[in-house]
Amino acid sequence: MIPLRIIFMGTAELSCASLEKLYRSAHFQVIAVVTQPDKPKGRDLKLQPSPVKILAEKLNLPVWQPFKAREDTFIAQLRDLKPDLIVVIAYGQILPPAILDLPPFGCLNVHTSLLPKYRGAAPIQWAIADGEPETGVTIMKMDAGLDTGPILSIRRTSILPADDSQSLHDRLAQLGAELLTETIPDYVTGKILPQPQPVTGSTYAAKIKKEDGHINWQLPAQKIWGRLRAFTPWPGAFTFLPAPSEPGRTDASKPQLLKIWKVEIVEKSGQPGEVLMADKNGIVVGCGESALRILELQREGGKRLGVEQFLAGFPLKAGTHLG
RNA sequence: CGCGGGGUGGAGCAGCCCGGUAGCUCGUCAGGCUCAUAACCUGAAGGUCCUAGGUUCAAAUCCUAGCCCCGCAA
Repeated sequence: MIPLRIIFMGTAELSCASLEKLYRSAHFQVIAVVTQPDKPKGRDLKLQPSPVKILAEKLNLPVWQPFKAREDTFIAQLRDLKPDLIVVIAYGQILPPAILDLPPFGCLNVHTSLLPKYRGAAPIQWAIADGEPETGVTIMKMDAGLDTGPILSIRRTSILPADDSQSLHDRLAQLGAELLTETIPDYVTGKILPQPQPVTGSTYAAKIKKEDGHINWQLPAQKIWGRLRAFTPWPGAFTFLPAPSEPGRTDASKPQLLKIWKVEIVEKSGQPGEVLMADKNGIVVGCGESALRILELQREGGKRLGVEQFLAGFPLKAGTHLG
């Protein structure tokens, strides 16, 4: 069969596995890659190409970076390429109907949840935060709504206790790439027909805000544990140390940010936010129900440390209240 | 010049504001105690205090420049 002419649209790390897989398959010909313009990033606000752009250049694929995908000139350029299909993964812009209807086979999207659950921007994180036993990837044909298009295929994976957003993200990126390359041929030959999403059971996974990472110690340890894994590595779960009120220190010291990287649930109880124990085995903090033992944490301006090392340089005592 | 924190024996930090003996917790090594130990006690080794200038009788500390690291800006 003639290789399918595909335009790939994506920006994030998540997109890369699929792009590479499509590129390597003889069934497909990636004729162009569309990604977001380089954005200022990092400490010095340097312009940084998206992960997809870096990969595309390595593979010698033509890269386009329109400011707005909905501009007519850009859409005209797409049309000139005569794509059979457009694949969209974590591109970062809403596509107008003019693009969705442009290729004969439409636009396919890889979404990292079991649709119709967790439509939206942060499905991986919220699935973990909510304590879901499993999640997965869905390949769907895009329509005008946000993640509302008819479904082509779904693949599931369990959410393990050891998972955080990073590890699950990596796994889903891989799963998505496999499922995508398996699904496309069946779709274009008509073996798979798009099935409308169930009308019930849809939920929306909103973007994560920085503030979502602020730990609420009133919650049960189980809940905090879930959110913590969901918000690792971004934005990171954090709490605050009370402002040091040492005599002799006159500067208006403010509460210090404390990032929490790794915890385990422990069957203890105490006042929410209170440090119950602090030794080399961990820092145990009371929660709304049960307690959490902090194993890895990071002080403002410091680096990520195991408890033992952390306590060597910063004597956190039992009785301290975190907030 | 986007904002902020930092560079001090092997690890993590204090000391800097107000210049004058290199400090803390841990690790390492030796010895002791103990049936025994990751516990406890005693002792020891280990440092260009990021670099280069400057001020000073004297600089980890004050000044200037540079290098490197980290947190935030989705």
